Amino acid sequence: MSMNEIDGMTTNRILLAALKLMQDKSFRSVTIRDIAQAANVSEMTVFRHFKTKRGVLEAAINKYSFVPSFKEIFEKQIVHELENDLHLIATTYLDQMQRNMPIFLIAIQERTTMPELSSVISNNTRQLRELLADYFVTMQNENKMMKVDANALTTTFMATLFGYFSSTAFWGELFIRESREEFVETMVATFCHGLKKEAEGYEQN
Amino acid sequence: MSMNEIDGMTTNRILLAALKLMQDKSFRSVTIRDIAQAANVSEMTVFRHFKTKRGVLEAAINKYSFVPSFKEIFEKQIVHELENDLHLIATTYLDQMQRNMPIFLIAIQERTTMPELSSVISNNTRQLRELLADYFVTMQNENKMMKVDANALTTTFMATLFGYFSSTAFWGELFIRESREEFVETMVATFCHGLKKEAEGYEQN
DNA sequence: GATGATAGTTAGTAATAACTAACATCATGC
DNA sequence: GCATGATGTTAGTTATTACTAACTATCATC
Repeated sequence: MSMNEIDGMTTNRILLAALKLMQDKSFRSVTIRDIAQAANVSEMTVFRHFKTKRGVLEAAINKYSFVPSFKEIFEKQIVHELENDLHLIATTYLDQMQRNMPIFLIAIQERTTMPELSSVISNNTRQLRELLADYFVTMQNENKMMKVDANALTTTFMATLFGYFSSTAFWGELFIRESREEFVETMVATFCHGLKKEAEGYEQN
Repeated sequence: MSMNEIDGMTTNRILLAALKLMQDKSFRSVTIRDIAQAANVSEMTVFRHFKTKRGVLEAAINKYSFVPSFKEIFEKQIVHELENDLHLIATTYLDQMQRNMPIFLIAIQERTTMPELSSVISNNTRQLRELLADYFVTMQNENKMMKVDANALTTTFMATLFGYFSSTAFWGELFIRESREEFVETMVATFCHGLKKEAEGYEQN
């Protein structure tokens, strides 16, 4: 049993350094030298651990990508009250994407050279998409929301979340200054109540 | 007056080839050889026209980026009817981004190495943002929509548009299959009318 | 048919970067 | 104290690629 490399500490430093560098520059632009310096090891150590540069990325993806089961998360917490539920769904999705942010950014940059990488995002998104569409249908059947095309609506809702996430992932607060909580609050309110003053609508605030 | 290189045809083929290649791979990964082959000229021709690889990109950005005046476009067409106007605004924004799509994709990939590139997107977005916020305030004053925080609302609206655009720019129809027209239709309807069945709401469709 | 502008060809330079090999160091546990 | 395993160091190989230089070929215009 080796006392060196306890818990793969070195391995881990390398992977984290690689992720951090590759989310900003492209895979191609990040050199082993960069990674080694950032992880405070020698280049040889990187090669010894991962054989190739590509191997570093693959190991990092495997270790640091998360595809949770939205189903399980929601099953217990959905209360069939529109605002409550949408708030939960939005927050959970953004949480999830935040955790996968490095992989997301790399996947975008390498989307033509390593299309497999998109599968993490793809799986998360598709999973939530289906759940959300089902949820809307259920709510419509329970007569708790308007009967509009559930699929189209799901797309709009997801697009809004994706827009917020990706804008902040790319540019921080350059375009969107609202915090995640503020944003979710506003978007859920908007989706639920709409903007138009109908014949005799109620007034918010 | 030379009859060769009429209208900068060669120059143009090179620029278009460069844009096309660089939206998929990173600036770093695209070689002059790639560009020359794609443009069907020799490498030397590329260097003669643009001196450096970076020069190619800069020329391409200058020639193929558009920052229109949303103000002018809207001044004539806004009719102060919520659904109509939002439809126009959404369509115009998506149009604009579509025209700038190559620059958008490159700007994202090079956002840390050439942050200036983001200014095209930045200018377009900021411009529309302000206009939209003003528009909401006006509509609220005219009592034609609910009195919610105009800025927060603007963020949500822009996020939705940005989400649709970027998802399709990155992955085509992988996540969003709806056409631009279908999407705008749904999102405007959602924003205007909301989803919840209020005490005695009306029914859509 | 000479001129000048544009493009192609070929050869070369210099820098970068992935990856290999061989040897040195150093701490841990026995 | 010695074996072991992880890491560092140094030197080198090979491929790629931006960019230069010098020469050639083509072709429209005069």
